[in-house]
Amino acid sequence: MEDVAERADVSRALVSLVINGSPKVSEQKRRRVLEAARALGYRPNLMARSLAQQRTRIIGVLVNDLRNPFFAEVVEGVETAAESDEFGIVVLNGRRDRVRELAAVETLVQLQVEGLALVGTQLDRDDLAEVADIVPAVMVASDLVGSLDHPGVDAIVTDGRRGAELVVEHLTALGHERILHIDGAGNASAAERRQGYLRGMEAAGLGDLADVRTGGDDEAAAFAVIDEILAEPDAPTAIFAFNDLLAAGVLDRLDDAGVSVPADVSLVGFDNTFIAALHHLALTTVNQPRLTMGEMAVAALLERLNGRDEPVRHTLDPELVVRGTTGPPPA
Amino acid sequence: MEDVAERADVSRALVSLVINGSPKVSEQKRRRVLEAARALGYRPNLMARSLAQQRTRIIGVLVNDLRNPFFAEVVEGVETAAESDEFGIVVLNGRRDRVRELAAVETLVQLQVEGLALVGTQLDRDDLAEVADIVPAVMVASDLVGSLDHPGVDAIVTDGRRGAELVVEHLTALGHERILHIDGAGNASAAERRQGYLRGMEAAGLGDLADVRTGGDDEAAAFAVIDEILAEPDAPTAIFAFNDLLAAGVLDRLDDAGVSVPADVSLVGFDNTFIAALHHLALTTVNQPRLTMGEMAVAALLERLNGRDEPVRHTLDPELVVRGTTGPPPA
DNA sequence: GCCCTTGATTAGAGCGCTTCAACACTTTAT
DNA sequence: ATAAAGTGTTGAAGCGCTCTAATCAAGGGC
Repeated sequence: MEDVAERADVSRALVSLVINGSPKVSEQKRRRVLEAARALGYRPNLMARSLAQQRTRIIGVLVNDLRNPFFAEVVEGVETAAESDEFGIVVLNGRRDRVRELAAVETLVQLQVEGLALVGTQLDRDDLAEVADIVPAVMVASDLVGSLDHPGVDAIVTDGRRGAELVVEHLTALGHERILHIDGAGNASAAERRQGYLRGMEAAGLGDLADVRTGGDDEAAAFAVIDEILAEPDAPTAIFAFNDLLAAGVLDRLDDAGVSVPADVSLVGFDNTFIAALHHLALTTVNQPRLTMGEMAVAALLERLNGRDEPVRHTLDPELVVRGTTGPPPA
Repeated sequence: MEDVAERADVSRALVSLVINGSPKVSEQKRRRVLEAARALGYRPNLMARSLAQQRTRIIGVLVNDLRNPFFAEVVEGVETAAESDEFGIVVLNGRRDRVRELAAVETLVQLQVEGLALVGTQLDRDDLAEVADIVPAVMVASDLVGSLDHPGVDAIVTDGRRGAELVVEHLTALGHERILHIDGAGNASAAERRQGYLRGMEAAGLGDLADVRTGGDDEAAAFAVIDEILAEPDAPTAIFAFNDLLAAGVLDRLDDAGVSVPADVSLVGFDNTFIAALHHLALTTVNQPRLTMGEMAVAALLERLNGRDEPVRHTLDPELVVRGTTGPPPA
């Protein structure tokens, strides 16, 4: 910057003004400065700028698992919104490891991000308590485990309970009774969907047929469970998997076992990722408005930055998407 | 930091030493400082630290498209390697937009990243020329368009030409002759695979049957092309799609049209994403060692940081993965 | 011709940290 | 006892930038 100033024969301060597009610079000097900057290949140092400005205009995004297209799309929503508000984003990947998530949050805070978007993370109230006093945080697509709100944490979620109920309603309407749920194990959204499932079964008068198995949030998690189920008597006529990825694993395994879907057993996922939409899977699933969620997250953060200090919680409506993996139970 | 120093009754400098784990601090003071830091909830400011240290220990990662699981996995490789070398990473998403990519590179440079991993980007030599003088860069899974090496840019690629040849060899061995290629349009790897395809066709003596159509790198890109093809006489008996995502789109569209795979037409993808592995698709494809590629990218950057200054180009071997979408042509 | 305003420019302090050189204080060798 | 060498600690400069307050130049109003 010094060099640019010298070459343009102005002060360092003026260079700063030009770079930041201040209106109170004469056209002549502006030109001179820009010229010099180009000639020298000058690039402002974002770190220095942030230090001096005491703000970074960066939103930190922590994602539970980048491999899951669902999260990737939420991130795109965040990105789009951030971009249009002149914020940058920094994405960190928790890779489904809570410890890594914790470390990532710490990194982001130290990076002085101005807001924290936690996408599908498994962090709980205590993990965030300290952090939320420093920087506004919003949880997206997963809620605070333990669910006692922290006043500094907003949430943008799709109603997983309702989503699960929709699934059960759909299946019972088709005539299913032995509906089994393979849950998301430790995943942050698992509990909610599990509850919705149980409530749905109760509501349908199938409370005593409710059966929840521990699954996970990727394809591999399905294998053991399916093997187990198939070895049992009274196999379910419908399976509601925690998410699309898990459902894809279920489908694979059922396929291996020669069980046909939906003729022998119906299958439902959750998230409505593009995978579910592939015709060869044609997975019945529950849609979450991913992009909107990401955008709302940014909106919530910006509101915080503009002074709001009561927590906000937006619960979006899930939507059942019926495709080809559900049908009436076998006769 | 000032506060911590005061509370521990030491100088600011000593606090810095403790925070950075310097060995030349007495156990007593170290304890005092850590205690004070905890009590005050002190968090070092990474921006300030980087400014002072003149290094960030951050590797910038620019991804062509986070939605493509292939890239997401490469990023995980980068992440893993960076982590074990005590580097942080910052991920930016180009969303298949070259202009956005350009802007992202600029942001990363200004962020003072110590290395640049460009995953599947479409940037060309000129885009990088200036940047590569400032910070070491490595292209992963895509090569410099225009291909004149820049001395500051390394590359970690899978041999797309060879991969495409493998595909053609596989198909011709099955008896196919009218093999059509739907390419990746503007995607950085498109040209290479196209060449491989053409060369493969030549080698098989099918040069005059070679037929390349413009596609893209996601499912949607397939629709128009497939409709077009199906409307023509002499439909191909095999289709080689630019990547798995595109292949998935092809599969969908063929399905819509009642064309069965592989009975009527064989289909091959590229990348071996988890999507290809789903039994219901069982897509024959070409594997690229994603994680390894990511790790090698970091290794290359670190070598640069340790003084290497000749460019390096690692070309990994592709591997044909035969699954269920390829078979002999219809009689 | 003097004072005020307005607009353009700049000096300099400060952002939160690291690090070097200097400084005390011990310890060991002489 | 004294010099030399080592330990631990600190003051202060500096990283690259921003931004406030001060300065300067040029009109305008009287």
